[in-house]
Amino acid sequence: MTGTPDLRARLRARGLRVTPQRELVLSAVQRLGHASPEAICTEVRRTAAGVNISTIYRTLDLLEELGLVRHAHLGPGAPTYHAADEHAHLHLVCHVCGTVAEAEVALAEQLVGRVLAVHGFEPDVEHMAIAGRCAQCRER
Amino acid sequence: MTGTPDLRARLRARGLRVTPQRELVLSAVQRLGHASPEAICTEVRRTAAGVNISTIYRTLDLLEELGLVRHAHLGPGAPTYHAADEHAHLHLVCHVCGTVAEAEVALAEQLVGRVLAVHGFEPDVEHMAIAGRCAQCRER
DNA sequence: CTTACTGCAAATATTTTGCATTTGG
DNA sequence: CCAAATGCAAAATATTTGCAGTAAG
Repeated sequence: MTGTPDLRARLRARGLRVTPQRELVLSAVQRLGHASPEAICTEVRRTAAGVNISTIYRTLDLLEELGLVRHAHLGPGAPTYHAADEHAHLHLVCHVCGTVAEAEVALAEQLVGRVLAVHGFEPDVEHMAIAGRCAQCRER
Repeated sequence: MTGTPDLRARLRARGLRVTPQRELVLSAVQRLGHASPEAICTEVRRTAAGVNISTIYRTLDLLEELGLVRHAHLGPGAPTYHAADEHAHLHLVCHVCGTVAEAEVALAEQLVGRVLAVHGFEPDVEHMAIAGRCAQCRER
């Protein structure tokens, strides 16, 4: 019920340090919603100038290990990071126009159940991007 | 009913040229089943030495445009190419051990229908990789 | 012959790594 | 103080592009 999980607590629980960079990266991810490492870096630098891109990458990995952020692959290249406390959602990526829409995970209910039953494989729906053609691009 | 669609015919229909490289790349993709551009390059070179990696990339793009090959993103980095005439399948990628399994597209039936109904978005199941944990990794 | 295609090398883009310096606790 | 974290620059990876020479039709 605490809304945002506590960065400080999780770091201390592991004997890791609370640094301004870590707080800045987490808050940038929360503010941006969905973003690439590059975009997160730009956002962080609006507040603190010198932060290095390699610190962004290391920090995102760490935050993901701590369960505070998650990433999804929406296509080639740029992974997208978002706060872990956001409600889970599917990503619909149009491979014509490139737009990304979100959809309820409930839509994948049967898929998840069947894949688990048939293959013993437990799908991670939050991480899964679905490619296809969006409504607008289908009309043409 | 022709089994493999005809490369030559499709190239000529567009006024493009039939080159040994194009034939080699297509046959390598058909032989390998699933492969990254790098792996395809290696396979092609077993037959013809000097073929350049940039030709592989250019040729794969072309073959995809012609509808002879398809690619799927199974994770970060390497896209995987396969012949377009193979039967469609889903990819199950374990993000613990990295193994890739195939699953019937029928498992995604409801997902496809619902996403189309609710969002007007037409999922491309062949292109969609599903991340998760495989049976073996779940047991631990 | 004409120009599409290829090989090559260099440019991009993205992420990772080694190491010296800084800094949280 | 001291190990952990950062900044920086270089390396590693993956893909793209410009251009001059080659070859398909």
